[in-house]
Amino acid sequence: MAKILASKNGTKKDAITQKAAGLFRKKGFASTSMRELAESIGVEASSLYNHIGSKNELLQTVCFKVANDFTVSLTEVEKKAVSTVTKLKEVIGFHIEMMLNNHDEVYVANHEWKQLREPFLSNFLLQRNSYEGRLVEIIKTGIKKKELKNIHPNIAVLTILSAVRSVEFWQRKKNNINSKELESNIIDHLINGLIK
Amino acid sequence: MAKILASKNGTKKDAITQKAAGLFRKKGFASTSMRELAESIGVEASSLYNHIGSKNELLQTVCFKVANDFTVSLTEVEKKAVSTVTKLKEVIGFHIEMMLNNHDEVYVANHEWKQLREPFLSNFLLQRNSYEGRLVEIIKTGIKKKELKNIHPNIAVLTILSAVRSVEFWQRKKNNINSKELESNIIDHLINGLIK
DNA sequence: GCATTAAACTAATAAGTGTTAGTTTTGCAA
DNA sequence: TTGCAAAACTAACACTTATTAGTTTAATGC
Repeated sequence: MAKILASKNGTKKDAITQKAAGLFRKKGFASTSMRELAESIGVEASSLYNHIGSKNELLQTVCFKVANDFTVSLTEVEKKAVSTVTKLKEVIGFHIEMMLNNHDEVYVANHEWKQLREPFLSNFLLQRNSYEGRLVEIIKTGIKKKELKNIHPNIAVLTILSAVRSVEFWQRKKNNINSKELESNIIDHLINGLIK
Repeated sequence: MAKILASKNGTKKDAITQKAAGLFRKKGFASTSMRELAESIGVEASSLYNHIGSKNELLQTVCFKVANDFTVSLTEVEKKAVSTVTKLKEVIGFHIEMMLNNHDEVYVANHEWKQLREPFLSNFLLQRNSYEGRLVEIIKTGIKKKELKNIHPNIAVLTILSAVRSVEFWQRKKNNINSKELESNIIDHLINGLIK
């Protein structure tokens, strides 16, 4: 009869969601059972339902929290009066730091969104398409301003968004590598491939 | 009582494996049931077991086929008497073409390997670590020969291996984009970020 | 036509799934 | 100390899971 201890400054629901994100990342959403999740907390499976609505709701919470964080950050960057290159650097930097600081959640949003149910699935994809579209616009502006080479903007965006996921692998290797070094290497690699 | 039609130049097991790869990609390994797989073929689930050993064996077949293809290709590239840059371009090109021509299989190997059971899981990771290590060596050579900037080789390798996965997204968008254009854009982006 | 074999079928098993109902315990406020 | 609500518990439901056993059908070689 252990109690679910609420994480600092968070509800018990938050504590469950956090544990769930960890398990979903390690084992995958479908391969994680509510009994496993409950056990990792030290409670019976049915007790979880005093705090959450359903297993799928946990996934929704994780995915949309992440999606929202990225959207908000991008909006901030768009507002700034800086060069395209600076904007891109900030976006890439934010992705890398999100993956370093919210590893489980970002990983789950990246890998398990397929398991979302409608209408959440469509909603999630819509939000991501919008995000990508706004990045494409930034790059188009950069080309127009001759800051960037005349590359295909859509390809560049997807290349960048894929490349930043390399941080996932560094987590896997329990890297003792310096975070800042990691970040600056990736940014340089991706930006130097774009600028004139 | 429909029969499993063997795909051209392949056994019935191959036909099942191919269908399985498609479903595993679309829905994930754990979320795909043998009944679904059977139905997609037009047969009862138990009938599959006349041809295959287990559900997990299907995943093993897919993952190790892909891993082997990459290993063989890399060995070929290593043998060639060409510059580091050319070698890297060929490796990147091979990744992109594999994803275009064997979309389901490569996707499954990239996303569902976690569901492999021991000892296959360890084996798979070993093979991938070895692959990454050999790419690191190529880059180290390129730095020594002053073909490449003095970047961190491990970071560069993971950035490249992540970036090539952007091809996944193009499949998702049923792109009408030219394959060659896609390939050359990605190669340029990644290589230009590395060379002096 | 007959024997053999490949490969389908039906039926069942044992385990695991998310989730609900109903009950008991716990901790706090009055 | 009592009353109440939060949150734990046990037990069960209704399915679904991969897989096996045993049987029947279809195709092949002689």
